[in-house]
Amino acid sequence: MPELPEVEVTRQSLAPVLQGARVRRVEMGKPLRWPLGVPPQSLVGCVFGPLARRGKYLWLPLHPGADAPLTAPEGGLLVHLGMSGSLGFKPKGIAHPRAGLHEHVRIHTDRGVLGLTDPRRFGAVVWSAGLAQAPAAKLLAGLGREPDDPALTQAWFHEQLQRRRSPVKQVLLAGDVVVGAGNIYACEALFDAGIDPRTRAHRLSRPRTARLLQAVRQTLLRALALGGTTLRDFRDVHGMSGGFQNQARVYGREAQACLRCATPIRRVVQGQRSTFFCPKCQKR
DNA sequence: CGGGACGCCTGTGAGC
DNA sequence: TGCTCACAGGCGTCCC
Repeated sequence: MPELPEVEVTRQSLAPVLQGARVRRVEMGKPLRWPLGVPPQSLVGCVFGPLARRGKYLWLPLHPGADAPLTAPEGGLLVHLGMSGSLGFKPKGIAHPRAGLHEHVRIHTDRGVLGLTDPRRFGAVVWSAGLAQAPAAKLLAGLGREPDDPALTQAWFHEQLQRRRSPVKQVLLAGDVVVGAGNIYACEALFDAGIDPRTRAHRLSRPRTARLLQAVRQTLLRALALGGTTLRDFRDVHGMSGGFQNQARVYGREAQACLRCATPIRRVVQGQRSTFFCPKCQKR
């Protein structure tokens, strides 16, 4: 599921209810990708600060509350939703007697319960003393620029693509040039830009890389405005589905007619991931 | 260093 | 109905 728009939808829907909430109890279910890194109960008494996002990672800062013990840590939780994760928040007063199936982290606060549901358990919740400290720093180290980073210029983007011999789709997916586009949005952006996903990145002309950058930004923004994509699992923290899945023009549409030229959409495999594209509208 | 394959897990849908 | 198989939104790690 979660590509950048879904993570940002999660951040935006969670921030108003979580910021200022004080941790009362932490329940851990089955192990996720990595261990939390601190004893869960050591977070009790901490208060959530302003939520941030970097790429597809969420950052939930925690600071010791006014009456917290001297041992209370300063830092936060780095959260990744993996392939199938989503965060939910049940406000105080609503019945929440037991964890749902696949709800592997529950953080009880004075305002309600934050839960991470993740059937495949590729996701993670990791304690870190800060974004610039281990282990967060290491996990974020290789990330590319944010789509809205002013430093992500057409010139810089083109220069980065010039250094890559891989198919452009895989460069987008790798996330070390620009973060945020996963399999769905990479396919959609390449369709919008009229670029064959198999094209080697370094062969793209300057105007075409400019078009691609524009398409990546516009695709991610549009998805965010629609509340993300819900193929199966994804919900915002209040349980609302996204709407972008109805807007996909190539993703998941193998053999169906291209909405622009009616040519059947093709599916190929690149780096063990499905790629969908229109063989007529998208050129090498 | 770039590039590619693997594996982590569970659920679902198609085909037999 | 029940089984097996392919496939699924991500990404760190290991190998060349």
